[in-house]
Amino acid sequence: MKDTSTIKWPEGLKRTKTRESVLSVLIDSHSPLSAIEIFSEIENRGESIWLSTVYRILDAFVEKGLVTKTSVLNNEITLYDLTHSGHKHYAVCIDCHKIVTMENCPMDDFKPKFKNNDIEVLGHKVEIYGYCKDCKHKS
Amino acid sequence: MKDTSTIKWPEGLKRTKTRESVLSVLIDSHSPLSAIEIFSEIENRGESIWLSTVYRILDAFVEKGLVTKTSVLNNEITLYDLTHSGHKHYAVCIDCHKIVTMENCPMDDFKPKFKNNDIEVLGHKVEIYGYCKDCKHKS
DNA sequence: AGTGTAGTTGCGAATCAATTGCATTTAACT
DNA sequence: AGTTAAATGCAATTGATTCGCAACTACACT
Repeated sequence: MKDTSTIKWPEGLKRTKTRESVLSVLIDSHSPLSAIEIFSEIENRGESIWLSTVYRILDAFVEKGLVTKTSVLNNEITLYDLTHSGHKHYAVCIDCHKIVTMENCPMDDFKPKFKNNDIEVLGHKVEIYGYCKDCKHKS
Repeated sequence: MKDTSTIKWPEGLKRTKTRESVLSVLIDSHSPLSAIEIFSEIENRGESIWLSTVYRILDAFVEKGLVTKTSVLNNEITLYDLTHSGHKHYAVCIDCHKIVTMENCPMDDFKPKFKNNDIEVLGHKVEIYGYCKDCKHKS
C-alpha cells in the first residue's frame, strides 16, 4: 500500500485501515475512479473492504474536501478523485469512458448571463464529450 | 391538454395518447422536468400513465432529438426538456433546485486543451451552481 | 370499413448504484 | 488498560431506471 503520509490527514477522521486503503488507491490513480473501481482495486491488493464502507469513506473525504466527486455522461458514471489545488474539468470518451483532463477552463474569463434571476454563483462544472483517439476509428 | 400540433411529430413514432400527454406537459413547462414530475402532471390532469411508459417515451423522444436529457447536481437530478434550437446551459440552485437558463455559453469562443491525447469533441455541457435569490437569504 | 402487424403500453418484476440500521469492533484520549 | 465515540461488517432497503411479456392500438393495405 502506497504511503499516504504525503497527504495531510483530515481533522476529525480516525486513521483507519480501510480509509488508508481508499486514500492510497486514489493517490496511485492517475485519473478519477468510481466507487466500485476503488473497491475492486482494494480487493485486488488482497485487502478486504465492503462497498458500503467505500461509499461512506468517500462521503467523509468529500465532506472534508480531500476528495472531489464528479459525475459525467448524464448520470451514467460517478467518479471520485483527490481534490486538486486548481479545479479541473474532464473530457469523456462516449465509447470507452476514458477520462482526459482539460488543461484550461472556459469559465476563466466568462461571465454567465441570466435573464432576470440573479444567481449567487458558487461554482461550475464543464464536461466535454466525444471520442478519444482509440475509439475514433472503430468500426 | 395543450395542442401538440405546433411541434413536428418525429417520424417513425406512432402518435399515441400517452405520447401526446408527455409532449404536452413538456410544451407547457417553462423549464426542464424530471420523469416523475412529468408522470405526476399527467396524473394530475386526470389521465392515466405508467412511470415506466414515461421513461420509454422520453427515451424515444430523446433518440429522435425532440427532447434533450440533462442531469445536474452530481447525479441527483435528471431532467428532460424540449430540444431548443440553440443549445442551452443551466444554473441550478443548490437549495431549492430551481433551474435558471443561461443566456450565453462559455464555449462559444473557447478551445479546450488536452495534454497529449486528442479528443474528437462532439459536444459539451456546462453547469453553474449556487443559490437563487430566494434561497440566498435563508437562515 | 375490416384486417394484419409492428410498434406501444400496462403491469410487475428486476436491476443497479447508493444508503441505512444495527451489532460489533477499533482508534484515540485519559 | 479502560472508556467511548466513531467506524466498519454485514444485510436489508431504497429509489431511479430498465426489462419481459402479454394485451392492445395506430396505421397501412386491402
